[in-house]
Amino acid sequence: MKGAVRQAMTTVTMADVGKRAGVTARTVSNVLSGSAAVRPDTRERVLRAVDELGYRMNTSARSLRTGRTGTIGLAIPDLGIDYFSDLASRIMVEAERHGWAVVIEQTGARRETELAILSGARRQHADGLIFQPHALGPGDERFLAGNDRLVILGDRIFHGPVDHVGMANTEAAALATRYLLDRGYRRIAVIGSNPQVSTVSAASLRLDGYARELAARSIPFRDEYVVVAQEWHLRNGSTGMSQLLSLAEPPDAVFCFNDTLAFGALHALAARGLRAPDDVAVIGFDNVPMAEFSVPPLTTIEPGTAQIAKHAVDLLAARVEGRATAPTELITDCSLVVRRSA
Amino acid sequence: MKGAVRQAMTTVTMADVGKRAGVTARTVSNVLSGSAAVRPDTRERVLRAVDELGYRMNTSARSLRTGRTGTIGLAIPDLGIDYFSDLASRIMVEAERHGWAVVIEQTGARRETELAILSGARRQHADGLIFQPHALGPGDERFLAGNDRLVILGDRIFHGPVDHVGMANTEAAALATRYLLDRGYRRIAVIGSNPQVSTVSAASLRLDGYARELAARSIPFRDEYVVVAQEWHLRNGSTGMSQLLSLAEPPDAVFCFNDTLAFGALHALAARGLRAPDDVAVIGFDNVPMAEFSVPPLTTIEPGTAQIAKHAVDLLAARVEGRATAPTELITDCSLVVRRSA
DNA sequence: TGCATTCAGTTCATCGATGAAATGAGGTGC
DNA sequence: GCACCTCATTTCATCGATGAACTGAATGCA
Repeated sequence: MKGAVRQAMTTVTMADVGKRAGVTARTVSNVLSGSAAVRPDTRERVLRAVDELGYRMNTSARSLRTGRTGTIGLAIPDLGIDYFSDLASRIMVEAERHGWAVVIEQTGARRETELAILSGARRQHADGLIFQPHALGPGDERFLAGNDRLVILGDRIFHGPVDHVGMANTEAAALATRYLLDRGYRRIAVIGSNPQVSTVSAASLRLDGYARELAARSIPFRDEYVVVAQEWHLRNGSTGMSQLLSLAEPPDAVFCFNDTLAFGALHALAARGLRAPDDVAVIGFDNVPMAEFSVPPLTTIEPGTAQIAKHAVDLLAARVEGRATAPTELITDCSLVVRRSA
Repeated sequence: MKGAVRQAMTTVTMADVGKRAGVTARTVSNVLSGSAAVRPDTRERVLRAVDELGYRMNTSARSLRTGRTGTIGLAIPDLGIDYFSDLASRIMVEAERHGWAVVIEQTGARRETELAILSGARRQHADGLIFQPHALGPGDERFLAGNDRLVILGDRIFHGPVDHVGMANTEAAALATRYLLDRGYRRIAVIGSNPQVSTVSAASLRLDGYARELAARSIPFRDEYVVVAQEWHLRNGSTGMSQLLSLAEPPDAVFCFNDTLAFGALHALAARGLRAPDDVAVIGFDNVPMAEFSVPPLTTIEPGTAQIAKHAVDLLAARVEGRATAPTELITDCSLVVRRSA
């Protein structure tokens, strides 16, 4: 790096490096990629020239030739949701193990944006795509056309032949509900339902698990205990809880469909001088890092985020390298992490 | 999109599309880029062919030819810190307005990784780079060589000629400290100091502002009230607060150098049955979305994150498009957002 | 009518790195 | 001493889209 000379406007190419080192561009390529044998002294001359000229490889050229970009796309609804920033962070770490950089796209959970992603209109010609859809659903399979090298995350929206990494949403929701029932809570509400999305979405499946468990104990399903939240943001959790508290018969426990909603709910409780779990128990879903440090610490579902990230990237790698054959479906196990809020 | 035909293994090129539409590749290019006039019927034939063949442009080829990749890099310490995921999210939105996709790199605040980023070893040949360094400092200017089209965020670590977007760290810290002093607190501690990083780092500047304000009121600076935290994570905030509470004379207020530390601190307080601000006041820095919803809601410094994101991207755009001349430095104003924790 | 201009499209070279195949120097074996 | 092989390096074509320059036809205008 020392003695690095600034090449003004000119781009330095392998040919330039070669000229300086007394070899051809091809030999420079061999040195840098390590793909062929090079005499030690030649290697050293080349590396010195690289240094002196401040050479940087043109990845576009390499990609054009090799057909690999060294980049994968990651399309998620919103980096502002703890779960997704956590997931993205983990996926980036896994991707790096495969030598991939990650281009993140926020869909905002908008259908049109999700379609644009799939159509490739927005996609930087990447080696593959990891995609967590939200607004798409069954019946949209046709938009998969042309998307091999795709891993779907989260909702199993497509029945088509695609790799998929998901979680046991219904079972996990049932687990959370059962826990509350076992602790004696009987007026259990949920926050995060969303009738506008498909029946195989996380929102619907978690509601199913909740309903199933209530039914198993012959506890009536009360519509006023199901709070709709189009977005699973802090604010929705807060207003959702407020709404529940203003009911004639408020719930004694609330199952929030993600941790972010739960934090919002805890906030609304505290704002009224109420406490979890004494006044209202609160349980979340995702076990994001903050869950351990909220006030009170949040009882929540651990969905195996680390596993999901690893599986998704490995699956994509298998697909890209042609190792994969039939579409694979991986469902991580969820577990309950008991803390203080319920 | 209907009738999309899956081309098996072959890549579809503009030439293929052209053949089907009865024109040359160049005309296809004209249609898709809109760079030259094309007769309506020709345009339509081409678009139909694009659809039927499921054509997707090869961005590597385009980039090689045009010298633009349509991608910028964003290097930040850790997406797991609320401030950075918030910042990243905003930067991505701004970047999209300029037609850029964003490749995020997590440096983990490691010096070697930060150097690798600057050297371009890890960088995907991008149109530009927005870089928030943490471990680098004055004296590392030489590593800037070869990095035009770079915007430095946060710490003004380099004295070299680089675009920089920062915040008024010292003044903001003084503002927070002054607020606490005005409210009558006298035993004010801080969490987040880091002697290992440079004197122009956020950690050092915020400590300066704190010390300056104490001095202005002739209040002694007590070493035991300065808690070191290499990382500004939840856990560090929590252990930092625990450490302070176990002092013979615990502080009556704590200024945390970011909100994440503050949330950790609030957690540690609550775990001991103590409350903010009654037992110990807590003030943060960053005004992340969660600050409004924590228990209690966090009094904190608003650093103008939205401005920072916008400025950074605009500045980079100016640089890339050659509109920029002299290196620019932009410092956003910070303000205090008073909530309940202090 | 005649010359300039515009329009729609084409031709050709090129961006920079790499796969495939060729070259040439040196070494080995018989 | 000659065929044969290995190793290091070179030559050449190519990936797919686009800038620049060009062609031929249609249009405008004096």
